[in-house]
Amino acid sequence: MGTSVTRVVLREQVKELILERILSGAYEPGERLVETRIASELGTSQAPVREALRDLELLRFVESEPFRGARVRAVSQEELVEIYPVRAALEEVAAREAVRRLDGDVDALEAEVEAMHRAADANDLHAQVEHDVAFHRLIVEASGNQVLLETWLALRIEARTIITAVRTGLDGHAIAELHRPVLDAFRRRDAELAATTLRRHLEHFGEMLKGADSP
Amino acid sequence: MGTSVTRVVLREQVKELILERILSGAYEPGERLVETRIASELGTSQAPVREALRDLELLRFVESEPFRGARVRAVSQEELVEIYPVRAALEEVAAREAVRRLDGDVDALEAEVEAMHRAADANDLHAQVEHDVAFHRLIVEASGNQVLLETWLALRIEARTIITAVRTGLDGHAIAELHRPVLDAFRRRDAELAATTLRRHLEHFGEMLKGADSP
DNA sequence: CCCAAATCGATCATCGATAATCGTCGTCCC
DNA sequence: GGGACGACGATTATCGATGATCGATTTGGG
Repeated sequence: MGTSVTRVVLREQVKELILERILSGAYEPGERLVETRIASELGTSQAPVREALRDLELLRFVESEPFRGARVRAVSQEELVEIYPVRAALEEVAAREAVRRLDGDVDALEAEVEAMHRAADANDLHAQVEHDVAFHRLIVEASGNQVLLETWLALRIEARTIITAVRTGLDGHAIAELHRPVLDAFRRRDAELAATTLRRHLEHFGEMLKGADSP
Repeated sequence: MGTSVTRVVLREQVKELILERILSGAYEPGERLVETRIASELGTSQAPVREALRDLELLRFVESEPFRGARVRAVSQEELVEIYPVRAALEEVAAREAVRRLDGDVDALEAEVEAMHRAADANDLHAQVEHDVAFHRLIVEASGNQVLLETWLALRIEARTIITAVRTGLDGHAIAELHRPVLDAFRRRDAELAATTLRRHLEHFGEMLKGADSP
């Protein structure tokens, strides 16, 4: 078998591995994921693989039918676009509440914007996306609404933002600067302005993605 | 009774059974759900029970830790309240789009409101909630945004609305009538009015729940 | 030659058993 | 008396094997 650094739960290791392969494209959209084949390849039994696939199905990364197995779910252009109105609605609500709770304390937010710039300098797309997502996540977390956070997390933003970034082909510094008006609104403790600005920020990305080339 | 048809996959039957017991209170919040015990009780092996519990965990009805098993997740008052801003945001977006797509065709929506009244006459709380949820679901479906629909469904409204209805102790006819302004806005094809009315409708419920007695 | 039923191989769903892990409780040493 | 340690029971995580179901292929009849 492969690397035998036995972490805690085998299922989790398998899940991470499969997810990594899906996101990297090693497993292509539509490709079948045969439980027994993956199991023997990893040197485990069918059970952990099966559980990992089930998790990934509920996370919307694979889809499966009874007795017909699992396959990699294709993420359509349409779906990427459809996320933005949902994000916009959720984050608008989050922002309004977060402004009150943060009360002008924007250090963490500012740090993410600066980290975005550094990542752009280094041409590190992965880091760029990571800090972009972190910026938005900070706001949703600061809302203090646990359900809101869980709902937002369920959108799996981090996994899809990379695709978006690639498809729109925007400059890293430009993306980072787009966060500045949101930051300013938070600093000025203007809840309505922050909510509106953030919503527009997201709708803006949605529009750009809509205009981008379909794969 | 919903479980009249013998479904094909055992896991699904087990899942439905456990869910029913959780919602009915047969399994109390915090109670441990021992895989082997449930399995022997149902006459199956551990595997289907295990998979059912895993599904329910990702649906937020149970929580579990590695090697420590699963237990029924407690739904706090706070969480019930927190749902409403999220619903309000999602359904506001949905309504705006749904008005355009429905283009004044409100027959289905009207049917649900009438069904709510009939259920209220019959004192059938279950049916009441079912049609209430159906009304809102029709709107979200009509938005045409698949991601929005999935996000909304992930909130498991149907399961929690029953609790809300009980805790607020509102009259069935009153609840049904609260849907009328939304219906009218859809009939008049006024997207902004529909969106705003629906958001207020939901915020109104959230407020009432906040004022209700904690369990 | 074409269509439908029977068959086959591949794969999933489930099973029963085993290994791994946790919390508990008694014991020992101080 | 108290705290650390280790064996024990309970339960989960994983395994290997078996039954069930699907899609494709073959076979037989028209």
